[in-house]
Amino acid sequence: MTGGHGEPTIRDVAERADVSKSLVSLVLRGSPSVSDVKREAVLKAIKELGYRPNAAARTLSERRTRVVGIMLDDLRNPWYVDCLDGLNSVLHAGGLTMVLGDGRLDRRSDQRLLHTFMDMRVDGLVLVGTMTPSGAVSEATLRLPTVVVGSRDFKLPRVDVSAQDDRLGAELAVRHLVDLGHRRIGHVAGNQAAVSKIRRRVYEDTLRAAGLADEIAVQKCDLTEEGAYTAGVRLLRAERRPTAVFAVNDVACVGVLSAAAELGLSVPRDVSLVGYDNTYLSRLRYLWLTTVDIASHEVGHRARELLMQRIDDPIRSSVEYLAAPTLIVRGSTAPPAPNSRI
Amino acid sequence: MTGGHGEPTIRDVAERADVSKSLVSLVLRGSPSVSDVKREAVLKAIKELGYRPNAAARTLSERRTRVVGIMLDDLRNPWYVDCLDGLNSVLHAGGLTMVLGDGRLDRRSDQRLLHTFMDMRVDGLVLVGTMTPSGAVSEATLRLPTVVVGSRDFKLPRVDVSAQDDRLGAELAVRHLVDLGHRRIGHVAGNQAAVSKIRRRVYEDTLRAAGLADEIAVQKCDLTEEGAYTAGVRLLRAERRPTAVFAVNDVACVGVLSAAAELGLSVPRDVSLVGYDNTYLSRLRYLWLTTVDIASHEVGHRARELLMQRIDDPIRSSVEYLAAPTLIVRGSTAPPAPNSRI
DNA sequence: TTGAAAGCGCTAACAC
DNA sequence: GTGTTAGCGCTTTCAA
Repeated sequence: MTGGHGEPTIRDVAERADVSKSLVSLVLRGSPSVSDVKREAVLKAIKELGYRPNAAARTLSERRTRVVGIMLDDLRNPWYVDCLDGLNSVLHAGGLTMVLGDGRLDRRSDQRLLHTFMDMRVDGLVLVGTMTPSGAVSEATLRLPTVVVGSRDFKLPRVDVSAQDDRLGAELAVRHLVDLGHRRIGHVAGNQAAVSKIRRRVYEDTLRAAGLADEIAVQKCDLTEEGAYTAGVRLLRAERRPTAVFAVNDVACVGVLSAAAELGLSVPRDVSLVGYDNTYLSRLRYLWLTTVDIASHEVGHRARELLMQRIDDPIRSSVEYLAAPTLIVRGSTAPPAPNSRI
Repeated sequence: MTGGHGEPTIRDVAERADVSKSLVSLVLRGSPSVSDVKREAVLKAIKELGYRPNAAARTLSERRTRVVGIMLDDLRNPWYVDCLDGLNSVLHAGGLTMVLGDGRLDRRSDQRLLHTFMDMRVDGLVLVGTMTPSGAVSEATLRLPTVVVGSRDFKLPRVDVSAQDDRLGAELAVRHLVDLGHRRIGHVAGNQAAVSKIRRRVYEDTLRAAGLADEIAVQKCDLTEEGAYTAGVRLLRAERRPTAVFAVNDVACVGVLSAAAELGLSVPRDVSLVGYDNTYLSRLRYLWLTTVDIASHEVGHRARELLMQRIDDPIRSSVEYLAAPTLIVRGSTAPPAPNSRI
């Protein structure tokens, strides 16, 4: 050791192994042009010293961090976990590490998190979830290769999008109900986010296409279970009670499930329910909701590809990739009961 | 601009504002000893250039990052969200930012994540969840001020722990059932983690203390809903069927709920259920489980205090802080039905 | 109050 | 193959 104080540096390693700094650096990055003897010596010194390279120093000279920043919309809404999984596994292969931050664990902290990422000079940025493109966000996308996952609200010049096809998914859901023989099909809709709007529009279009324009019945909610419960009660208390409900997502679907229970309606006997996202909520066997799987893993995987490409070529034009969702039929849907047919 | 290439540096700012680098640096950290004129000039230049300080360079000379690394046990298990919330809000106040990583989004990647944090030279480390102290973990705790949140499996020399009191919580849960008049109270237990063991032991002790030693009935599970379902079925199919079940956590409790439903048992009429954690699962009105609230916010808050103290004084001896959990009575518990009393 | 200069720990030419 | 050297962008004495 030189100073004896603080963490060991590449210098200490070099001294101990009796080589030069650059030789150590070469070993560190696995250069082939190092003799085995020296390499061993260096490795030994590294181990003995418990040396760990200083990322800041490396970043400074290499001008890259090998870190990608992931900004999450809301940690409480776990639909994205599979997607991160798809992202992370392949990121590893590319030698990248991801660090996450929750954009609004504390409101307006998305700005702060974004600044942290920018200051860190992360190699890339992944925005996960339905976030509105605030000033801070667009500023960040201007400086960092960025891909958006899940949201459809972004139309930013150099920003790619990886998501799933809501049109297809919503149609799958509604058609499933129509095909089962339902006619009075209600919808619990979401907020202003593009995905909510698309799902709602497709719901309406699909009913129309099936000649059921008169049966369209929509209640909005705030995407919480509680809000969806209220919306569900309104829907199911109507004079012409729907025999089926398509909910904008799984959480909302559980809210509607509560509403049905509250009103003494049995699912799926009295009312069929379809959710969206195939979150683990819908997979709970106690709920066992028919839902739309959003191919999260593929979406995450694709996000990584888009990000790598954008890092390579920051100025290429935006790409939007939509994975194909699939219908998952579970226990919350069935044909309408004979007596409710008319 | 000097080079015209790459991001603007402090040098560019200095040039543009016609001052020296160090003056800019002073402004950056809000030093009072700068004339207003120059300060304005610098601020103006910063804004015009879109300058952002390079964290790597700053870290290198300041020898601190103002970042704390949070390693999550499992992103899928959302009990910690509130706790991060408690952590994050106060971290902000201290000028710290947190970055998260999931330890095992990919197995053995906890080592990788930890290395990333070490290489980043984060100011502190927070380990959230029931993770076993692997070699990589203890190595990391040796170098980084560390606090563990939620787990009770750590007895590492310089590592603090913030958690809740499982003894108290489990006793609250079991006593609640006893007080309701239940005698045959089963338990769906967890894995090898200390918290699981404690909860189980307290369950047994409490039954004994109530003179119900003969009624002790335990089934283990793997902490998934599916596993708990199986355990629940075994428990509820027993000759002397329990009239109440204490589950090791909310997820397990939902599994038992499924088991009850499967066996045609009504909750809480035929069987009462208590979970643990007060996750949003138990708060879903469709489930509405009686459970134990683990004071997550306080735990998170306290974790931050412990961390700050340890950063200040890295060699003080370990501190363990246990928050007091509380019982949340919801809809899954009731007195036993008269006919099942004996 | 401001500026000059010496690092922080590492990588990357470039010599040898 | 291996060592030398000049930065990377910032903070921080120390003078002025």
